[in-house]
Amino acid sequence: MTAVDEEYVEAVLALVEQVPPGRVTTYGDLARAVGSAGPRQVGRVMALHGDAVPWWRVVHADGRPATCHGGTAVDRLRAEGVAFVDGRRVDLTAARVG
DNA sequence: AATATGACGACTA
DNA sequence: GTAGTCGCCATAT
Repeated sequence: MTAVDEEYVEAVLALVEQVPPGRVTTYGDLARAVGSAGPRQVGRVMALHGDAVPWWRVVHADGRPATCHGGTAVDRLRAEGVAFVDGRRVDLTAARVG
């Protein structure tokens, strides 16, 4: 299982799709949820198949949204009512799925 | 086979 | 709070 298996991809995408609006999850959280590889591979899955899921609800462990799409993620998150800290970091304390 | 890179995370200065 | 570094695993060259 060196390459990104469909099974792994489906597992990650399924979890992301289960994240409701106004909530977020982290790469590391997803990586532990699937119990395989590492947070980087989760990011790889997003880069490859993230176009099929609300990728903007997947943020870093620090609460910062994905660095891609030039900051489009922040706008989407704010529009969904995600709690922000300092106006640019997601309040994981409240928005993180648990 | 070796090196560099990445939609990451954690640690240290 | 910011910057630098290392560790992690898979991919590209």
